[in-house]
Amino acid sequence: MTARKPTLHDVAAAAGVSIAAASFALRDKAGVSPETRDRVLAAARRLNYIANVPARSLRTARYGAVGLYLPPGSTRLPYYTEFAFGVVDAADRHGLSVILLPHRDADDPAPTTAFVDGYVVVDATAADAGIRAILDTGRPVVSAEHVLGGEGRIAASVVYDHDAALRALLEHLTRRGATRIAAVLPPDGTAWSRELTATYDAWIAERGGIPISRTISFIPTADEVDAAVGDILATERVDALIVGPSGSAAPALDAAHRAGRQVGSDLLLAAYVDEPMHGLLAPAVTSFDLVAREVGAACLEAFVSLDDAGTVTDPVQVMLPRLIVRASTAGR
Amino acid sequence: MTARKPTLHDVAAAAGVSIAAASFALRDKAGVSPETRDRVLAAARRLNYIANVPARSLRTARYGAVGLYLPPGSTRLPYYTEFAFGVVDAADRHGLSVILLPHRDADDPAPTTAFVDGYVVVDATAADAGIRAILDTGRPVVSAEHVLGGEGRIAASVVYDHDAALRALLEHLTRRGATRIAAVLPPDGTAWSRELTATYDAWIAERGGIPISRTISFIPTADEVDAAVGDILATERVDALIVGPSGSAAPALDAAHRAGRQVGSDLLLAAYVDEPMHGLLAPAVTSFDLVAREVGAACLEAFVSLDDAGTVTDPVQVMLPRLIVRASTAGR
DNA sequence: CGCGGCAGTACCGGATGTTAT
DNA sequence: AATAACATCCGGTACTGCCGC
Repeated sequence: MTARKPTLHDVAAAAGVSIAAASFALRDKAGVSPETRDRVLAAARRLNYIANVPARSLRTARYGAVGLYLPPGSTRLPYYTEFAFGVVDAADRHGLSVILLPHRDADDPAPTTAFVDGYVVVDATAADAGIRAILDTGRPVVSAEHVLGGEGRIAASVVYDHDAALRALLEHLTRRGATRIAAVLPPDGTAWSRELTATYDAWIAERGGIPISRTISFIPTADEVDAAVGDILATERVDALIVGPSGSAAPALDAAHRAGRQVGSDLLLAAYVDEPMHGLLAPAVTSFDLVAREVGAACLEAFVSLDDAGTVTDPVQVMLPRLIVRASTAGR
Repeated sequence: MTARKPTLHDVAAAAGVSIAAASFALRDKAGVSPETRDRVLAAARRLNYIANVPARSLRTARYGAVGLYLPPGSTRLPYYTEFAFGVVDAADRHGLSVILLPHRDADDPAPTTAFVDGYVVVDATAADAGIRAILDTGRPVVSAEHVLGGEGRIAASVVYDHDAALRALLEHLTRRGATRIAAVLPPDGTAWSRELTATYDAWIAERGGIPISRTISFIPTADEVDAAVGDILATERVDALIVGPSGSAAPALDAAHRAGRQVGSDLLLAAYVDEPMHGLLAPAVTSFDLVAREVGAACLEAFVSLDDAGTVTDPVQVMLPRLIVRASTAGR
């Protein structure tokens, strides 16, 4: 047993045709008669034939693989795992493999990148040496969210409409009775934080209000959140609060409780980025489902729709976060 | 420009030797003189030569890649992302690529798996069709935690000593003044939950106590945790509580507060699996750092140390979770 | 005559251009 | 004008054998 894996030779022999004919039939290219094609296909199925990918790559210089680069550092966020499997599942449907790329140090001895047809990156910035190396390969790159500093070098992107989302959230809070909405925002440095800050300020200004906001770290500590929220509640008369950075819902909730506020009734609280635990808090916290899986899948679909020149008709696709309303914004 | 990628031919020509000699020199195999070897290496470096992986694979039937299979469903847990990058970074050091494998449905039309030299799986069970397909390839498989139902088909494993860890935690609670320790445990179905349950019962029995435990889901809802914790606190006189399933710390904390307990002083609370948010809760919750990254790296190292027969001298490596003591187990 | 060092060359498994039918 | 057989090539690896000492 242990019969060697069947090759194109074997299939051709079994079907009684030449290798070339078999090759054509299997990729159903023109040039073989329907009967021959069927015979070949039948033989292939019977033998459990699978094309040898490396052999094909050798000739075609295509590898059937895409490199996936997740941001270094913040990989703990569940968002990225979901995103990754969105990419993987979509790739699977197209017969592509996903290679998870390592985070290299700035000094790049090795060429960073292997044999892939292109890359998918997410929340990237050209300040990252890994991203620069990827851009320098010249192979097509698809990004989730815009790549700061990578303008014009990205073949396609899938981005969120944070402006529309945040406005929808602000309207939601207003409908639930909020009149003075404060925000705890992430620091400048990503496309996301810029859009969030700009939208918040604009929305407040449009209504003649005054913005009440504090800025904390991208991945904040409990103390940071506590301090920011505590400060807002102590110095301003607010009835709703939006917290941006991932992981800040729990400490914000806690700070609000310690300030004697009833979250969900006399203080509405919403987080921007949904996390599994938001449903487990008391009260459960309203936030945006960023549909990470769909975004990952959309990135890969954009990749496969690139033509050989690496261009596409619609280079930027927009996704809308989905608001999950929970008890923390129930209103009185 | 766009000079075609240099091949072994080019390197050989530049060094003035035959292709075969160049090939040998680059893999420093015996049979070439040191001077020749150096000339070849110099030429290769000068030309920025990189071996064409698919071409090599064609001849050697080795692919320089490992497939990584993460558990379906529970991929939201940050643990797995960390684990994955432990594998990826270690693979990078060995010049290997990591292919993130898709979760296929039970009906397996395609052969699930591409051209890889072996697999790394984590928290796997043979009940999973994807795992079965992987085992059936006959290629070496390294697992983190034992594979339920995969006994004897795993080339190497990296497992936690949950027994020692849980005992250490129980001792810790005891030192901090606990006398009656209850546990909220995961359901049977993984090696982890079995070990946890057995150890808890044994430890209590050794001290002549009576176990106080409840079982909830692997990925519980807030209500489940609330109910279990509330029930324990209402019916038993306990002064410490250990919660197993990931994500249950926050709701447990909440339930304890609602029961009028002071967590950290009159009730000690510890979670088993550490999560980033544990440090953000009030009080911060003691739990085990499962050193996911190291475990991932250890799996890959075990993989590369397999000989060609797919066996290794020490097939099971044991890791010890690291207790992170926080305010929730401060004691009075 | 044995041996180290290297060149020559037959593959690995498919894709594709060219030539017969 | 369609099909199919034949010959090459993709970039390496590994085996054989020649060469000179």
